[in-house]
Formats: sequence, structure tokens, C-alpha cells
Amino acid sequence: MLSKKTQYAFHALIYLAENVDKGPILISEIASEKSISIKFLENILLELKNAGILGSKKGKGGGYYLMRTPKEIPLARIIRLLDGPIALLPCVSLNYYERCENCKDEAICGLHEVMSKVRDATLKLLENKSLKDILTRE
Amino acid sequence: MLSKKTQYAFHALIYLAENVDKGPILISEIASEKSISIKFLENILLELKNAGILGSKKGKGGGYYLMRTPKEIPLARIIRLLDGPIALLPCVSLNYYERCENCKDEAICGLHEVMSKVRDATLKLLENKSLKDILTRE
DNA sequence: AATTAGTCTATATTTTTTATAGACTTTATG
DNA sequence: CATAAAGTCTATAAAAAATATAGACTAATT
Repeated sequence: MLSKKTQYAFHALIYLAENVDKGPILISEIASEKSISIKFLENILLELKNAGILGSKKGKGGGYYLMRTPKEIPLARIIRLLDGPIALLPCVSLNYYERCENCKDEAICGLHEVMSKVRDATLKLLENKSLKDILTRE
Repeated sequence: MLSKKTQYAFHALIYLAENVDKGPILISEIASEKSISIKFLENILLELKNAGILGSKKGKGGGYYLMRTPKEIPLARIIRLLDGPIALLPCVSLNYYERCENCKDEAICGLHEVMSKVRDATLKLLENKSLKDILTRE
């Protein structure tokens, strides 16, 4: 399961994408529209900013805005940033790899093989689908 | 990521499958062979037993054994039992469904659509692959 | 200068995961 | 039938992670 943090990030990003024309959006507006604790959301938006996904402006008329078009923000990027590994096991993670302690040889480990396939199937979707793909269709 | 509990369960099941000919296997043997805390492993094996996957025998010559052939134990079964939902969001879980609070209509929610696809791709593998498929190949 | 709004650092709370303890029951066998 | 072997059960503890909050600080606008 994705953490609340990641789920909130998706909802916030969707809101920002659906309101690009309004310029910078207040944290408090996103928080109340999406029913997220404002202080918790602050942290999340900051992380997204530090990762280069969002930009911000302080003072009156300030707020957060997308730094890229929704099409350019893959879902996998958001998940890895806020949730960590997408793979089901450390030994099949591309970005957070850790050697398996219990198994002697990954090359002949059947669990490794199956979980690699699961990872590939998942990434095929999450790396190719972007913020644009999760905007509400009408 | 799968929890340690689920990872330990896989390793224990693999060990049991690879030693079917030896009759019931001691918890302590699995624990030391796979470097798992014996008391923690106890709980895990009990859960697997209560779910009908393992059987056990008390007293001398006792231990745990598989109640079904490895082929009949889908990986998804183990994961759901010990880890809960396989889906990335509650609103796309088949076995642990919860309605999404932030979205008005799941039918037109893009996040719902993508995450359903991820779930389907994952389940296609985890429900069709069994304990047999993760045994070490030689 | 005053107000608005994001930034930063720290901490608190809650939940989940991981692990342990110990008394109890069942079974085999000498 | 006594003893030892081995799983069962209930409870609790410890550690880690997830979730949430507080408040002082900085930057921008008017």
C-alpha cells in the first residue's frame, strides 16, 4: 500500500494540475479542498519542491505551482520520492537494492525471479503513466 | 515492500517444500537454517497453519509440514494472509476494499484507473505463480 | 512597516512491525 | 505413567515508521 503521504501528494498534484491557470496555489487551499492536515501537507509540498517537481513563491500572491507539465511527471517518480522502493523485495529493487541475506545465489533464486517480474510489470505502468494520466476525465 | 513476516514465511515454506521427504520439520531447524528468530517464526507458522496451508504434529518426531503440494499454494495467498492488501490503494483492493474519501467518483478517477491496472498486472503474476515456482532451480 | 505565505527544525503522537516471555497442551516412548 | 519433546496460546515489550503538530524564521508584496 502507498502511504498517506504519497496519496496526499497525488491529490495535491492533481489539484495543482487542474488549477494551473490560477497561478500559485496556497497550501491552505489545497489542504482544505483535499481534506489534508495543512502542516503535514506543508512537508510534502516542500519535498516535492526540493525534488524539482514543484516551485513556490512566498508572500502575498504566493503559493505552489508545477515546475513541469503533468505529462512530464511520471507516477513512479512521486512514489519513489515519498514512499521509497516500488519493488516487493529489497533484492529486486532497482533504486534501493539490498542483497538478500537468506539466499545464497540470486541467479537461481526462484523468489528473486518472480519478484523481478512483478517489479517489471509494475514499473511498466508507473514509469509510463504520468500526472496527466490521473487527472479526472470528463 | 513485503514485511519481514511475509519474507520469513516464504523462506520457511521453501525450506519445508525442499524437505518434504524428511517428514515434520522442527521450528528450530527452520529458524536456524534460515536465520529467523525462533519465537517470531513460531507465530508465522501458526498463522500459516490456521489458514490451512501448514499442518503440525506435537511431541517427539513432531514439527511442521505442508498441507498441500507447492503447486497448490499461490504466492498471493501468502502475501494477503501475512501482509494484507496487494493493491497500492484501498480503493482498488479486491480483498480489502475501502472507498476513497478524497475522490467523488471512482468511475472517472484517473488514479483509480491506473492503480487498477497495476493491481491486475501484479495479481496476474502472484495468483498464477505458486510456491513451486520459487523453489531453487538446479 | 505590516501582512502574507512559504521554510526550517524539532518534537509529539499513533500505529505497525518485529520480537520476546512464559505458562500450557499434546504426543511419543521407555 | 513419568518424562521429555515439541507445538500452542496469550500477553507484552521494544523498535521503527508513519502521521501530525508547533513555532520561530525568511522572503515577497503593498
